Amino acid sequence: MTMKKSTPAGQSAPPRDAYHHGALRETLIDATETLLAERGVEGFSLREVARRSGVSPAAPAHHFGDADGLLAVVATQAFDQLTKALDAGNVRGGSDPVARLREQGVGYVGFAMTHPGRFGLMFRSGLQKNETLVTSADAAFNRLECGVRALLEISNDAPLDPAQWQTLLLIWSVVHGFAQLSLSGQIEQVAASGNRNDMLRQVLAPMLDRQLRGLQQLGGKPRTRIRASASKVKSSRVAARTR
Amino acid sequence: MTMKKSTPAGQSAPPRDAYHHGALRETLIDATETLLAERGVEGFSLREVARRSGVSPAAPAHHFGDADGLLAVVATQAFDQLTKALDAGNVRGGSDPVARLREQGVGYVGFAMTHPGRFGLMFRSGLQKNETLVTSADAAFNRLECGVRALLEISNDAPLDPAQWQTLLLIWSVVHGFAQLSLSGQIEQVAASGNRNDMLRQVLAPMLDRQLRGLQQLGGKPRTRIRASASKVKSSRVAARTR
DNA sequence: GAGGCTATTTAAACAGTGTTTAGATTAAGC
DNA sequence: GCTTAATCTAAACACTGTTTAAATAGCCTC
Repeated sequence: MTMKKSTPAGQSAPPRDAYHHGALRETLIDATETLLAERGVEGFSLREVARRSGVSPAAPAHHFGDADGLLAVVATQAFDQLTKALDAGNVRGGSDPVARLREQGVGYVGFAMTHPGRFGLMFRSGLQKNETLVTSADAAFNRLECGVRALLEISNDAPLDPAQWQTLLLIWSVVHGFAQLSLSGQIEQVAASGNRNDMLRQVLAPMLDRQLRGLQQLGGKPRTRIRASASKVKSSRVAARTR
Repeated sequence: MTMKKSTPAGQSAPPRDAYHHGALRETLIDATETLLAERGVEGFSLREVARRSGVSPAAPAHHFGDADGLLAVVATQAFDQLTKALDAGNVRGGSDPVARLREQGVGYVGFAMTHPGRFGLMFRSGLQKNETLVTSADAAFNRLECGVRALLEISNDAPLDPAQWQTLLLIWSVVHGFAQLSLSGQIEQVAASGNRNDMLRQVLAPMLDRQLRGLQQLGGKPRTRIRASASKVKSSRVAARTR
């Protein structure tokens, strides 16, 4: 029996006859994602993932070294998926920069609500960060930055002054905080709703709209009424180790 | 030897001669808090807590039933401490409502940075919520609501219209998101700083100031330029099951 | 095709975890 | 002083992640 067992790699294929799996790496990743979806971050277990992949508990070690190694890879993919969600929101917004950024925000929170397990993993405190993960994370946040630049009419190569940087940080914090509060069940309206996307639009979208129009009104050009201490903020980048 | 063993209850007292501990409940809670401070949420272990309290692994079960039961109690206390931090910020802000709310925000994020383990526990996804925990959590968020009411000049008994409610939700999301992003190491400036409180003031405070003045300018009275869909939002309360 | 090499995977064991059970010990009530 | 209820221990169970040596399969060279 020397034929290469071409496992469909379709989520689960426990009845395996070949000694070598063939596509174990991808299978383990897929199993991890479904397990995260089913039980959340807390419910993850390396042994359960191995079990579902029809493989011994020690098998993942060879591909990922560690449980943390596997989770890091899954988190990296999750950041890439978040980036896609932000891009989709961006085109959904049409031509108005306010609508584009608003829909990016809806995309951000929508991703968190649709994939709570992945989202919880991405911002887990114990998450092991490596080069590729940081790169993927930066890519996602860069989308928000571009959205803010468009809103404030800042060219893509111009550095952000402190006030503009604060605006970016503010938007990011808002959507992230809203997502987190929704997920932890603090915002009753969102948590108790079965129809999440609609509810999300009714609650989050007007909030962002209101907010973004206000920011746009303030404008991108440095104003004089900013507190003096603001100018002391170093204009370093957001989580930008590699970029 | 029938004298009551008066354990100092000062954090750790492993060499215990009496069969009954006397104040095991409090000792376990204290041990949990120090363990959270040392190793974060992920590093918590019921057995380790029992070990540090000089007691068998099964002892906590009698007082808290469960590991989750113990964590729920600790989380409840943490919410009470957060409330204190918000109150302290409120008085620190002086007479200006903007400064008061800004300092509340600084207090919120400052609490998260000072006690990452507690904060991580409070908003953990797997956290078991009971009546008292929800009450304590509501109390904390109520402080923010009062701050926003003062800023928008809304009396304490008047219900919030959708736009005002959005403002409250926005503030809450901002400070919570900023805290979370800082803790997960996404905001380099804050993460890489040894002197957290100063850095916090340089980054967060101007951001909030700018933001809050803008909101204050928009005012609390319902404006006409709000999108029509906003009026469809039910004016239910924020995480207000009990209140 | 046969042999050797390397990449995978298993089996077994270890240390650690949370929880349950039966029993021992102490404190408190009458 | 005896009974009763509250605490706590000891031991066991079913898990978990990780490490070790060994076994298997695929591949490359001859």
